[in-house]
Amino acid sequence: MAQLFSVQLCLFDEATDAALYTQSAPLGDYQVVNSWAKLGHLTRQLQGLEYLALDTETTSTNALEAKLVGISVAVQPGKAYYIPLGHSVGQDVGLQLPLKHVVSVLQPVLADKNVAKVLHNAKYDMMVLSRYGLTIQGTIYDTMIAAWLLSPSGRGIGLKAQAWQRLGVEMQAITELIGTGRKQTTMDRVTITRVTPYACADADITLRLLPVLRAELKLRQQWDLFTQLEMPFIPVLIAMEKQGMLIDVSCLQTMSQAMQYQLEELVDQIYEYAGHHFNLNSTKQLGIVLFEELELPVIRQTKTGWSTDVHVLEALHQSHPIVELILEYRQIEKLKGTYIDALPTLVNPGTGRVHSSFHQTGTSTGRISSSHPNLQNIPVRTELGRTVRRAFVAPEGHVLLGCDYSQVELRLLAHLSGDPGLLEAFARGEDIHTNISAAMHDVPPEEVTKIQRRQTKDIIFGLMYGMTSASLAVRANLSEAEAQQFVDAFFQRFSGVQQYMKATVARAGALGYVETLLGRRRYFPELLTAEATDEYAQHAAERSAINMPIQGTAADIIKLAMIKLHDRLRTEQLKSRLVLQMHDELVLEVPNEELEQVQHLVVDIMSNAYEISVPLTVNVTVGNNWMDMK
DNA sequence: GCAGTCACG
DNA sequence: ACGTACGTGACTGCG
Repeated sequence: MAQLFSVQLCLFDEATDAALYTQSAPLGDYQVVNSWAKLGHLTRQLQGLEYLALDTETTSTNALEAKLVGISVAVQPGKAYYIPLGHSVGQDVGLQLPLKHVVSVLQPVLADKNVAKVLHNAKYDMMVLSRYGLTIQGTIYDTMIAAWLLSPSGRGIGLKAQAWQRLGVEMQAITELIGTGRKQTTMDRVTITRVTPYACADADITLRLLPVLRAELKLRQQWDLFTQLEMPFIPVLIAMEKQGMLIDVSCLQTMSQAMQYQLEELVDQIYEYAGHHFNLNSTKQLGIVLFEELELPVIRQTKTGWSTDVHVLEALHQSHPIVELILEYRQIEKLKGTYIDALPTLVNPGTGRVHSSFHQTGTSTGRISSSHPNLQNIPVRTELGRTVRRAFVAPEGHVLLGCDYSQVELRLLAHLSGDPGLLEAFARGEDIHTNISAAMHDVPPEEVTKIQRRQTKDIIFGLMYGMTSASLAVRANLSEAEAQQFVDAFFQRFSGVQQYMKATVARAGALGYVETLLGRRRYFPELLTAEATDEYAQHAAERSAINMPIQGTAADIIKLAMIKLHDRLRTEQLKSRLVLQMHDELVLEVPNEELEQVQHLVVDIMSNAYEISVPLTVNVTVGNNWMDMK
């Protein structure tokens, strides 16, 4: 067996080698630009173009660190050029033109507003190019975002997948050039000869994809969403990523030390109760300690064993003193591992800031996501967790300004459903949950009890997620009958909401998709009445379909607000900068002297970003760090 | 690479 | 036969 395996490995290696060095037929007329004469030729090709496609080859997927290795430009379908700039291996590295000269030739074209630029993942290339003195102006068409709008699950929106799916073209994988795993190298260590056809194909295919994607977007009436919302949003995200957030690293180091000490204390006590050492981070080992050795009652099973999550542990709270210690250990371990110790490693030494990536194609609903670090899930709900936010600070002479939409999703439910009771509850002003509860129980708002308000809040929360009464019962700690009664009472009073939800599911079943106010779509092939799927998946999809128009419209609206705000900050030459978006909230870094003006500007823009049938109200907080915002 | 857990809106 | 509220990303253990 071992011998057979090694033989196969050997064959595999040979095959890989062959693939590596066999040049597949180029997809077009692709040329390297490695002489002054060829640069002159390219310059003439660029005159009077309506569109060009661009792509960069670099050494990293991190746009703030990547070194530029080369630029490819497609001038018409099937015709592209590769300008090598930073290759370090091969006989012809000496022929690479000086960056300065290439910049001076390309910059006028890139800045020409009469020439549209087509890129696949424009944010990345634009951020890299700008670090090398190349700034792009004029219309941008991002084919990756176009592909995502057409298929927001995000699967297969990469250039190679799109080429195959929409053009029937099979492209070379990047791993054929740089390898994989431990043996992976960087693009600057691949010869110009091998990179030229690869890089030219990237630009060429990007250019060729645009008309196909455009036709499809126009067919679905999403061209305006693409050009008027998603494309202008790109520069907003670029500015946010470049700005970053200032971090007080010493504050985190102090917290880390204190937590380390607390963790050691907790671990000692936990081992003592258990009677032996074990790996506390292993749910498997923890399960054995809790449910076999200490014989605590099993609350819930997972696919692979006993559940030990926070709900289970809270249910076991009274059963054994070890449980509380484990809960405390978990909380501190999470905070320390995910935030306190991780953040300093992500601080850019040049800026002292963390420059999170914001992903425009990160979700199926139209929201953005954030990573490295994810700034959209910094703790806030617990006292201890909130202290992490103390490390996010405003620089000297500045403050952080937080502006959040109040109940934006519930307001959208009122607008989308048109339910008169819900609309009226918002028109009354004051506390919305109290108003809704009052209407449900047919009493004046001042007679609503705390418990009634709490229960109403639970229902409303679940409602927007397409809850069932069974799940409400678990969450709100009610019997199933009580929960059912509550849901019935709600839908009786707000029947427009129930109608809207039924209509949404019916639409999804008939059309195979649901959409937001601005026409963003999410597809549910499993809900098409022709498709037969299992009941569980069907219901899960129905819940997602109910939620998407609400969550997605909220995303549309805050994107609109951000585009307008970014514009105004520039035209009014203000120094305030957006640093963060957290779905219904914006955070800005604001010079003290601009606070008054910018606060009013942001509230005005957010409140009026898009008109719906209830007011969009905005709450404001200000502080020197992200924890002390008032 | 998946599962479990947990941080956010 | 079982199971649930929607959408994310990060960390750890384990195969």
